[in-house]
Amino acid sequence: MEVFSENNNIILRSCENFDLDQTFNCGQCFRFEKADGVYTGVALGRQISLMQEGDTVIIYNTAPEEFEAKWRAYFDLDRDYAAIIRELSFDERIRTAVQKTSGIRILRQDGWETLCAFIISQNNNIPRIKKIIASLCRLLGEAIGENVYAFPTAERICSAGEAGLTALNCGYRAKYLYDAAKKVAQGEIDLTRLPKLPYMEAKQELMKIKGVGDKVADCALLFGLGFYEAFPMDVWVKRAVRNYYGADFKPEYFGRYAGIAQQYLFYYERSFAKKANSRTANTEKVQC
DNA sequence: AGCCAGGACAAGT
DNA sequence: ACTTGTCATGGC
Repeated sequence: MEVFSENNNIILRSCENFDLDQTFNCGQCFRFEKADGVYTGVALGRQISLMQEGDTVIIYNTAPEEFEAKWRAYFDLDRDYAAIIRELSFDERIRTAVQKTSGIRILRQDGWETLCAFIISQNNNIPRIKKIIASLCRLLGEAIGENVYAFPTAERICSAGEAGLTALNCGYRAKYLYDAAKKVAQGEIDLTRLPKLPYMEAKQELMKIKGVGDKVADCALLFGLGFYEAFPMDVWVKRAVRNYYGADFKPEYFGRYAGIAQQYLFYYERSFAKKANSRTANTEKVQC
């Protein structure tokens, strides 16, 4: 990949394993939307727009200093995904999935935002998750532009109180969100310390929060805190690994990048293997 | 109209 | 240690 700066745009040429559609639509983030071929969203306290043509990606209105300070890490651009894919290609199943999903990059999102986003995500659907997060930002986030809001800090959500979150219509998740905000704002949990901990210890820390179980913790660890071995098991991934690898599957099968394998499987299951799966699921139900 | 959604939790075996 | 009902809301 080569990086250029031109008219205050960053231009990334010869990108490998970087596809904006796959990266933004694979279910890891909720604040980017595509319009006229351009993705726009808010991350790391900034609004950015970017588009892709072939293996060229343009990040608009971004100085080289900002690219280096934020977006190089955010888009995980220094990681060799081709090597990771080779390492993960243990079997025909994962190879088939990767054929369709090799453009995914695991975004290094803000840990606090990721934790909240996946607290909201539980037993919920993606369109509504996006709506709730958008209204949370509108309600409590700092205005960083015209009708553009940063993700609110833990302090802001904490001082809003659980009652202050009812406008979100996020149901029983409001008290979970508030508990997370309270524990982080009051320093009971220090998210900045978690990346230095072993995976299981970091996970236990997150699970002290009400409403944070195995899956939500793994999402925060994988998408926001840099733990690539975290393997979120939602209904799709559970079904996939059960069908592909059997009931005794363990994430350790995929090794240190299990989380990335999980994302390939998740996106493949949802986007490409849907019909085949619902057919199997139906016949299984009938037989049972 | 009714099932489902990137689950967690408590209560019951 | 496993299973089951419940939780609040709206997308499709």
